[in-house]
Amino acid sequence: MDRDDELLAVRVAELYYDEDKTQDEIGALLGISRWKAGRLLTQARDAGIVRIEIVHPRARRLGLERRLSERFGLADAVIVPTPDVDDAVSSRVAQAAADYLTALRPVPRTLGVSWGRTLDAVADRLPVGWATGVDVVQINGGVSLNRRPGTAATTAATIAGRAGGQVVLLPSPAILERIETKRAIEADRTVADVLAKAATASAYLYSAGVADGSSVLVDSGYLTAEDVAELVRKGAVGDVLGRYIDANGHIVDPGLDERTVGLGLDELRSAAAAIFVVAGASKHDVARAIVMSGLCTVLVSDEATANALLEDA
Amino acid sequence: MDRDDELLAVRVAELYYDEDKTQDEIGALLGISRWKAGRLLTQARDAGIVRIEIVHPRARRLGLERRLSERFGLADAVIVPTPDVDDAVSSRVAQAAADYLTALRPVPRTLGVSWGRTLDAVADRLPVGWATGVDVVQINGGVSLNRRPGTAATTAATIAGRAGGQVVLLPSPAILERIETKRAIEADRTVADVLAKAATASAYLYSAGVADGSSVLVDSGYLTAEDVAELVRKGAVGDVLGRYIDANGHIVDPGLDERTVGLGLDELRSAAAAIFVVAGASKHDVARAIVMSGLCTVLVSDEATANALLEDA
DNA sequence: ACTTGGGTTGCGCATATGAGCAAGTCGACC
DNA sequence: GGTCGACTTGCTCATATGCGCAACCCAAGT
Repeated sequence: MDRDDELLAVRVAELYYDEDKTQDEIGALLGISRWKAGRLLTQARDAGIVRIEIVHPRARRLGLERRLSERFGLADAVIVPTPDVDDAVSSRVAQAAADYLTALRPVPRTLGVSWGRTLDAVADRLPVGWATGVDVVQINGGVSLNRRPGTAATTAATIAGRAGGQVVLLPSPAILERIETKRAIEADRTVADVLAKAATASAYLYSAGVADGSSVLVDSGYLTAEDVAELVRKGAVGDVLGRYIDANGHIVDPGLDERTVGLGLDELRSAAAAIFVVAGASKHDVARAIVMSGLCTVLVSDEATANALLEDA
Repeated sequence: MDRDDELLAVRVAELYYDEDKTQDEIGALLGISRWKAGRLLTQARDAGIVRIEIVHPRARRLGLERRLSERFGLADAVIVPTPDVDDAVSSRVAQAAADYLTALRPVPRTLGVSWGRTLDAVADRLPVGWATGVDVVQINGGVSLNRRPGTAATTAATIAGRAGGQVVLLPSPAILERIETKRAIEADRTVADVLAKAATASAYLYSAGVADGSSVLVDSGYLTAEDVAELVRKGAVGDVLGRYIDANGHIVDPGLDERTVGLGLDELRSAAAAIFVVAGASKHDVARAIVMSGLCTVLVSDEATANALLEDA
């Protein structure tokens, strides 16, 4: 498009979008044919002179979603635009996850959930009656030692409660110190039953943690900052259901993993529906590991994360 | 529009504008009728969920232009959006003025121009051959005492030169100390001829100054800062062709005005085409005085100025 | 001068869209 | 329970728009 046409395209765009003229009228007004007006309009859009933006807290980025789904073979992706105010990202992503769950068909019979700040936010945004008769089962341990005890339980209970379903909690620490203790607790009926139910859930909903000192697993005393530093040295980028993975999605420390209670990563990987919710720049690395290694079938995240995922060849 | 419809409207807008689906397809996709999709789209636009913006240095605000024309009975108005980077305003307005001049029909036989930074910028942006055979005549004095002598002359010469026309300069100070001197110089053939030609110009192009110490008239030594302060005390908001006016567009100091060489305000007011170019917040007051008192038939300015003009009832 | 070929222009035609209307829905009030 | 009225819905029909094609323009090469 040469300079004259560009200017003309601007005029056409103004008349069309700001003044609601028809292309016919514009043609008459600018002394060009109706078809030329139409063509200039297309050029204006293509050249980015006309910028159309959807401004809404629940807006999504369907283009990114499609590219992510294709690239990583996801069943679905939900990407929300990163808002101007930085701290609104996680709340928007949580809202999107809640919306996604609500619209999820078929409605899961049993939903397996993890816990954490992200999941909390999602639970909080689920409307009462978001579904009917969905049972919720925790898929990883950590109830008791959690800093605000009961939060993990509340998350699961809220999700179940608002869908009028039962909640099944996993009464176990996230990580045990000795492998024998872990085997013992897994063998206990109250735990074994929950794990069995978790394994048969029709869908999973979980988030992930970053591998650094600020991890909730450190906070809760399951690991020391030193432990995490060591894991990072071995390549850990973050944890999924308490299990630390490297950039390829592999378990970093099999010994540690053996002492972690809850659904295994292989079970997650073979699930029909695993909804992974993640927000924020700090989690880009874990997110990449999870998405690339097929740990989820559905990704719910923000635009910046999506772009980060798509950037690597 | 209730909450559900709003969300739906967002989805429709995304599919329509981001994904280029037809309303038919969207209806099928979202399980609503094609008409509902169309209606939601209209609602989304009305509610401001869809924001359409024309991003271009030469973009204009036709809505504002129309309102200004109506409100102040202008023959024309050209308003450019205020860009993000603050210092680009004057350059955009100057560009718009140049564009306007270029497109002006009928092409003026003779164009009367003032001088100053704004006019300079306009002249600079006129393309070579912007018109053919347009003579340019200066309509107010001030050539000699100007700080960069010759700038005023250059402005006029550039405008004429690029249109392949003659330039006629006004060889006189802007303001004289004694009324007798002013009468004498006006009587001089070289000046009288120019003033006569100025009075018969088919169009005028001018800007305005702010009434404060930074005025170019102070800079050039025609007035002292003290003089201007006194004028402000009497109600002056700025100057047009070196003549200070108050908020109503009336001459503030008739004695001073008598000593000012150039086209009179009444002549300007009765002109068929008086194009007033003004940019920046500092000039809102003068701009208001000029536009409201009918000193111009065409206004070329920025969005912020336009809004300031329209704000007062 | 003639040809060739890329790019532009105007147009016919199928499709997409918006306005206006009649029928249907639902809640409020009698 | 019945009736009214505001609001929504699906529709018809006129209009606006985009696609593909043929004619055309013009510049570069033969």
